[in-house]
Amino acid sequence: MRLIVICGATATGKSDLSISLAQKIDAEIINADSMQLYKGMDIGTAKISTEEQQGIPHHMLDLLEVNQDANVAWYQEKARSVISDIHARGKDAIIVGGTGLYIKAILDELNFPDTDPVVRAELELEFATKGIAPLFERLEKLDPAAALAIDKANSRRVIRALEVIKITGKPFTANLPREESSRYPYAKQFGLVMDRDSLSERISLRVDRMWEKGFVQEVEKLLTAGIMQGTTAQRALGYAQVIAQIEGKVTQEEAQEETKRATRQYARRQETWFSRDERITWISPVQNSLERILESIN
RNA sequence: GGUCGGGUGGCCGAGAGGCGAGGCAAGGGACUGCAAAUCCCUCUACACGGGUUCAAAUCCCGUCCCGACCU
Repeated sequence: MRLIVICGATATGKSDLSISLAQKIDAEIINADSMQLYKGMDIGTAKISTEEQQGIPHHMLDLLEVNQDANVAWYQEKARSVISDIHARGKDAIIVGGTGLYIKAILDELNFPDTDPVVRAELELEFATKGIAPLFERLEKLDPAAALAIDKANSRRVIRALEVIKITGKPFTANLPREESSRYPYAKQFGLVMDRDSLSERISLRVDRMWEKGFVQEVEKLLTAGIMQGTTAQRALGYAQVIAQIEGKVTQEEAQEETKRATRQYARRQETWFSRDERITWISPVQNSLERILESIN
């Protein structure tokens, strides 16, 4: 049974390609996009519609309410069990998405130390009242290697490192595997690349289409569904901007421009992330990408 | 034509004789429980020409451009 990954920056055409491939080899698709996990977030995440799915089974889509929060550890476990199921059915699995950490969490032996809401809350309170300095100093004492690797200003990562140390009683760095170890050595990863200008154009077009398709109405529904009670979903690209538009803080034009800009920046971050993984075979979507993938998996 | 106020890096914007404000954009990078998140780095500018001064984006003179008002 095969495991194929299609990754790359947003708007490079991953979904379309994955459908063609799935049809060709009779595979099932697993979403690896952190925001498409949420129900009701369809237009703004460019989620594939039921018709577009063409009958290909899709997994890891629409699993969470907008007032809940996703996290990697949960995703990792769930996605891996989906892979087992698909393989047990004798079919190939295709992972498709742009959330680098999520894909890595499936493929590699990443073991996420547990989280503790009480410990977390204490650390966050300390950060809110005293700032990052005392927290970072403690990290320097308890785990110099981690302090070296994590930037002082990155409070989120400093807090998590301290949380792990507190819970496990071991340094944060000790919890990280030292070498890349693949859980699915047979997995084949493909990355879609596109030059910046073309990508920028596609993003611009896509964002304009979102508003035409009723992005604002979608967000209005999500506001009712409690998107503001969650922490993650409301920060998704475009959603934050539409919320600002609904609140009258920005005009529609500003919201669209801001969404385009933020999406371009996101695409850059995705490229940076994926470029580190040497296992990825890069292909350009303008060329016969489907043939190229079929060639290398057969 | 006259008076006044301005001309600062791709954009916005402070500084008003002497250590390269800052923000945004752009580019590069980091990344193990919020990851479409969080964070780091880079990008030596003062309209032009003279002058004063040890030192000028900052002062003086002239030129050009922009704006407001006056005729």
